[in-house]
Amino acid sequence: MPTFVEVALPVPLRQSFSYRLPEPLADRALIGARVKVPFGRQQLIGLIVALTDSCALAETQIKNVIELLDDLPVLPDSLYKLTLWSARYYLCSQGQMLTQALPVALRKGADAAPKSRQSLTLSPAGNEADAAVLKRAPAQKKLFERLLQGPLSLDEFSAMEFSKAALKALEDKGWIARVEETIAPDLGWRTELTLDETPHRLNQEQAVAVASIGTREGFHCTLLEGITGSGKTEVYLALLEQVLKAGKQALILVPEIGLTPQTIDRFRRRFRVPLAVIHSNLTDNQRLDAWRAGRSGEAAIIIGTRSALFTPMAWPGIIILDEEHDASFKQQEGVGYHARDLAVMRGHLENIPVLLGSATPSLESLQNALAGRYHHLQLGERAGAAKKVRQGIIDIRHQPLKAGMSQPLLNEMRQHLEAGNQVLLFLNRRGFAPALLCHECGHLHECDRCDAFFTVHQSLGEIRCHHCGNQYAIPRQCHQCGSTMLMGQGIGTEQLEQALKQEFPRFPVVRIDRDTTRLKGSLESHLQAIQRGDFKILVGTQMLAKGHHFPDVTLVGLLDVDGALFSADFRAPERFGQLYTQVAGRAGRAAKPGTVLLQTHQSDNPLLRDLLHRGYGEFARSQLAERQQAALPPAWHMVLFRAEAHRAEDADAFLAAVAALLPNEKDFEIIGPLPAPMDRKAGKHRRQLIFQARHRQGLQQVFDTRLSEIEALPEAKRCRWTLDRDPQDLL
DNA sequence: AGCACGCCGACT
DNA sequence: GTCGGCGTGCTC
Repeated sequence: MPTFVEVALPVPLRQSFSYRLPEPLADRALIGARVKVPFGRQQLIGLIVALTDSCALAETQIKNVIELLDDLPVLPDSLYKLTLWSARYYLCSQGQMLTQALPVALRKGADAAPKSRQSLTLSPAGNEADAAVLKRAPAQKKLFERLLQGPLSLDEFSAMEFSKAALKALEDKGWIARVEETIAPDLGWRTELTLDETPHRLNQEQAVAVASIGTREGFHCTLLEGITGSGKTEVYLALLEQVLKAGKQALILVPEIGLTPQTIDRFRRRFRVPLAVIHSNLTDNQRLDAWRAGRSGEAAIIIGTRSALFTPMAWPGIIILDEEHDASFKQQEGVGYHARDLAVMRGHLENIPVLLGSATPSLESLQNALAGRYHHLQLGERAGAAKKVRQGIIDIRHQPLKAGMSQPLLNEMRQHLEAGNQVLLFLNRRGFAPALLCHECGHLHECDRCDAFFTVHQSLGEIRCHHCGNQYAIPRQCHQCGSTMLMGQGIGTEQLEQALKQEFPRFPVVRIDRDTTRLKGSLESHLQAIQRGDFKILVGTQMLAKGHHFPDVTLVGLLDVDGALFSADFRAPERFGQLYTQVAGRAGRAAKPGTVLLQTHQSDNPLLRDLLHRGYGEFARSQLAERQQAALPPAWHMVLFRAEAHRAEDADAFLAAVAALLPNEKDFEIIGPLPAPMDRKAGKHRRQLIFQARHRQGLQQVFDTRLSEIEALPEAKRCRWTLDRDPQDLL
């Protein structure tokens, strides 16, 4: 019988902790069960990861397990394995990954078992009791007589008019027994599937897609590349039908802003099955209910954002990730896991198909598809009557600008507004890695040692190359034409809003960004006001690009294309391509034809030409080739170290010590330590170090052996540091 | 990550 | 004289 357990705890320490098992718990303990243990001066809930009968630690150092919370593992084997794998991959502690995978209520110690119901029955004594005794107590008599007919659930008890006092009186007499019964999940959908609407007829391409995914057993991953309006959702629905008919569950992951009532309705309208929706406004208990519904098999469809990935399924059937390129699938705080990558791993472990869908696939998925690791399906036909948009580039070199807007753009806006339509203006808020650009000639200042753009550090008065660390004072004149009109900082949404109000006093302006939508529900009310036509000019950031339909918008203007496209962040062009494609799909979706205008200093830049003339697909493929050439992800594999300290030297010293521990030969590359693009935040200095490897295996091996040495570095104590594998943002 | 201990500035 | 700021160190 085991006497010790190894426990993974929700702390950022990459190790497990040993505890002694008190005698009565020894035969009940098992791997994957939760335990409550003393930890320092607090009590924590962790997961048993091993059972042992010896322990290397001294007797006095080991504490006892306080409580065993489960008699069965909380996670199915596949998810347990997934968290093990991810902890290793994302270089975090197993405890952190495990707790990441559990709903908050379970982390706090709630019961994982299916919901149970308490019922009241008559005790043996109650059965033999004589009701006549109660003739002067009508309330007790009424309850007693009801119980003679059989058990009464507590819900029914409160719903019907029984008296609580009477219940207490009967319990005091010892006539009543309370029984706990687990509510058997209703699995009716597994045997009898009803469709609530007739499926749409699939076109040729859709039918091919459904057939090729649906007929294959076991794990395989498919990238479904389908332009806006090509009917990806119809493919999802047709696949769901097959999966549900086979009595299996589906997990659908959508981006944060994608989980709208309309999306959910789409699934609800088609199938009359229980649906578990996991969104950010749920309480801890509602999340737990959804989790249980998945685990018991009661929920046929589970739909949610990033964290829903960890919802267990009793009969896993398929995982679908919509808008797979969306950045919200990557967790930014704490353990930076990527739900897309973990979804593929989960599919592998559960031996079920995974489907990644997007109009603008990430380069990661595209690479996997082109390399044959994923199946690659394309939907090209535009369903319905959506018209092609008119695209235009406005060259703003030398042009006078009003809050970033050129005269040609203002003229075009006026036309659309006078015609009674709405105008949408996009501004990129990735403000803090601005390139140095000449307004006169459009020259972009590039590092003389690398291919990368300089990043302007206004606060330091410097330009820096984030590839090699090369730095200069911010030049006063353009290196190409000598002009002094150098631009380093974009304009803000507020400034733009003010200028628009002056320029178009008759047309109400609304601004949609982080600041104006911070309040809960304010985004929705703004969007409704836009739909009603209360506003004619819409100013916004990325938020406006996704998922919302504005049938009266006929002109979309992108003001700061250069800032979006030419940034030190290597993903900037990819993101811009995705944003642009989405925006172009936004303009004139209804009967009205749409126009998209781009303002740029780089009107003949090949990237831009590629995107506009050949579309995202070709653009993405040439981007991928460039990443390969430049040895950047997804061709190479990247880990980002971030360190912050009061004194910049402390952060630099740590990163330098890390760099000294890492290999720097042919298949590896170290960049840094460098100041982070937002180099000072809250008085702390932030530094970063990038480590890259040609092979994923090689990178993993380095960390398997070196991570403990890195943690033990004396310099590590002098700063706060974190690790980000496959970083999305180098900022 | 918490949580406590510990040593320096503006308050009753 | 203290209350409290957060730097540092530890957690089986």
